[in-house]
Amino acid sequence: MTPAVTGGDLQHLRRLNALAVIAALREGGPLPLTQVAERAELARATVKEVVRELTEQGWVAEMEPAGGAKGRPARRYRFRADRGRVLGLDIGAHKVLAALADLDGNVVHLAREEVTPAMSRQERLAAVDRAASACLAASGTAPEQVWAAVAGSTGYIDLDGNVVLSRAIEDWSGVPLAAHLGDLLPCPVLVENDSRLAALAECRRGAARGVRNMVFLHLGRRGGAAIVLDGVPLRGGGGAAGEIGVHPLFRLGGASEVLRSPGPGSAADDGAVFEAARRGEPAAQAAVIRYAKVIGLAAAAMSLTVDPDLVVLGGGFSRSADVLLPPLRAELEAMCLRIPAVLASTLGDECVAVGAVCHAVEHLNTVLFNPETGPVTV
Amino acid sequence: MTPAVTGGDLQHLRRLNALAVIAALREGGPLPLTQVAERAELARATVKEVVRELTEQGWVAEMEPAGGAKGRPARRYRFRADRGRVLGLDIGAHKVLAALADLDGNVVHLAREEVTPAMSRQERLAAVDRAASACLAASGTAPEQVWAAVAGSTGYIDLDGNVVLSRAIEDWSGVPLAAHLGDLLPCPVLVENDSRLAALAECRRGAARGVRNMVFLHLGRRGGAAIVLDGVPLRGGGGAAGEIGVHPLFRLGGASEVLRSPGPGSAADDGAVFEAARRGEPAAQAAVIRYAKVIGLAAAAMSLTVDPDLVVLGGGFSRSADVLLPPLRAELEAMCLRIPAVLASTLGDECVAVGAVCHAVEHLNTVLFNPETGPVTV
DNA sequence: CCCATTTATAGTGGAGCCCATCATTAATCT
DNA sequence: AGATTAATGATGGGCTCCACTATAAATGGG
Repeated sequence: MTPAVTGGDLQHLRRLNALAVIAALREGGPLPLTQVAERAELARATVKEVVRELTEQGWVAEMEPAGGAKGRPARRYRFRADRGRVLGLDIGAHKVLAALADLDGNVVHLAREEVTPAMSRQERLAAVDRAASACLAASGTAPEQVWAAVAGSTGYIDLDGNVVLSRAIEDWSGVPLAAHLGDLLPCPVLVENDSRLAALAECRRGAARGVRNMVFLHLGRRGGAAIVLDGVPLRGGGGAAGEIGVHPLFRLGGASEVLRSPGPGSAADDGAVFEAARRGEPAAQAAVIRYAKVIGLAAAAMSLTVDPDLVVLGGGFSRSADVLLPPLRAELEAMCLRIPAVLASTLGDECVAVGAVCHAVEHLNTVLFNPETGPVTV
Repeated sequence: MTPAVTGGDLQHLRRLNALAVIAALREGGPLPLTQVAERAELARATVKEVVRELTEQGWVAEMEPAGGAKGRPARRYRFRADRGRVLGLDIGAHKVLAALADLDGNVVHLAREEVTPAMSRQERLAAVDRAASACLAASGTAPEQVWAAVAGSTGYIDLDGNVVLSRAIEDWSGVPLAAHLGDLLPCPVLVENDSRLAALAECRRGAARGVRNMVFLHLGRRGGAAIVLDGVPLRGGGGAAGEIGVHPLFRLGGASEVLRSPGPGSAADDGAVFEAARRGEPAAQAAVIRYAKVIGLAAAAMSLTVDPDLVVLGGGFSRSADVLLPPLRAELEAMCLRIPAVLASTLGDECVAVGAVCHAVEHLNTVLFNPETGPVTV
């Protein structure tokens, strides 16, 4: 109703101010006391005391003073993002990727394991364990240092972190993924749909940086979609948001078939079709346009539903954005009321793992740096 | 990034506590001091002082003590929702409705004007002015007492409150509605799509009470849709969210045609078709099922996109929910991954006006009762 | 090499706010 | 009428933030 209201103590106020200082340091990088005070809208004396406490607690550290200024050199302070770690996992059909990052989401180590779609769930879970362990071991990180973990995987994943239904991976539906990872790591574990994490990554560090409302399309042999609204990935009431691919009129999953189905010049694999279209072969171009029409219908349905500012193309086919974007733009222009921009992903295949790291960091932000629940300034 | 962080003064803390007290009183109704303190999680002495100030400022008033208790009778305090007014407007094709309410959204007066779809924009705007004026006059309200106004109308309305495109009303596209109303009333004026306001009304006071994520379908001669996520109506980047009706595969607007098009037993008007289906006439039943299939495709597309907990049917056809709901439920069950509940609207044709009132109240809540911008406890 | 200038740091006193506690007041019930 | 119950009113103490002033540590020109 009214926005966030529970009465507060003086200690509560102090906590709020400590969080304001932390936020100022995280956003502004290393800062001298005076500038922290400006950013946090607090008096110097207050900030000084708060910084002293935060230094004691280990959240803030002093840096070497930067020379070159005029007057007395200012002490500079920084947020200690290295105090804890987060783990991001991408559990796919063909690979498992583990990314270890600091509290600001800077990746410090990556580990990769190859898998196959047909693997048993035990084998895949073992690969996950190997990737996670390797990531920790190689960077000399103890499991206790990991404060949050997020895993992304294909399919519909419920709010408790169980894979309800996965078409892309054979023996995967029904896996209690969060529970499995919870046994592996002594920290909160969240599981999310991989497209949603990829979308988040695009919003934070990719093509959609600074965009508040976007739709993400994962295009490849398998299709997927996700939505970000007001900068927050949309889960929906049960975690199934973005699963428009199962709609009988759209079937993102099977859409790529139109690329190779008919016509005399149909190629063996999809990349070749895009390549041929790029060279100007009419049959291939027609196939790409057919494909764009199919995808466009689904993209338009989602765009008309949530009215995004931007549609981002990810997945394997985004490498062929040069031939795919123009016809897709044309479709959206023909169908949308307010036409979103359309761009290709700028992140590589670490996209989902990076999104997982971002999600973990943001989850920690809401838990750790929260006046109610947070441990800051006990 | 980190949630809501700007450092605070002691006065800031006092403001926060004043807002906590107001929130406690608004949620809990008239309350004795002790209970206010409990709800606001503050000490009695603090609450006492805050209440004294708020009473001075006119936000809170003392009530007659309620007899019947055991010990010394407690003074009871209440939030003065009568201190200001909000105006909700429903500007439709066939009627204009004005609803005046207090700060808690309790409607104190309604005024109605009949209009026609073919009217010129000047005539319609004149009817709006008459309805608003009548509402104020009949309740003895000066325009300065109205603190916020929200108008709902059909079509795509941009973020500045201009009607960009309206199909249901002839001479309506391009009307700068917010600007017109801004001249009429000396307060903030917001304009929203009518389906969105109806959806909000259902969430607050109708079939979707307590539901966080829902999709609203306006079914009638014209179709419309809206989405509420986490209790907040979804606008999208440009205010066009929910306009799935213009998608070439769905065309909610023309969907009602399948009710009367073919078959020997097709009736003259839609209500008769539902009536006939209710009686068991096969042709009419077939027509209703055809209609449910058309609507179901659009509802499924939206549901798969945002994964709501509930789909609410509103609009004229919701009166025939008894025959329409079962086939629609069947469609959604066949297509959705996580199947939402489907219910009919429980609000009458004041739905949009009530939604407008709700929206105005909630807008005021974020402006007035806001530690940053609010005038409370200067 | 010294001194003015610039900029940041340290310390003090004041004011505002919240809270715990205790004595007091005003009803009902026996 | 007295016991019981429950809310009120007032006092003093402890935190927290802030404005202000004096001090410290660099740079750069004469």
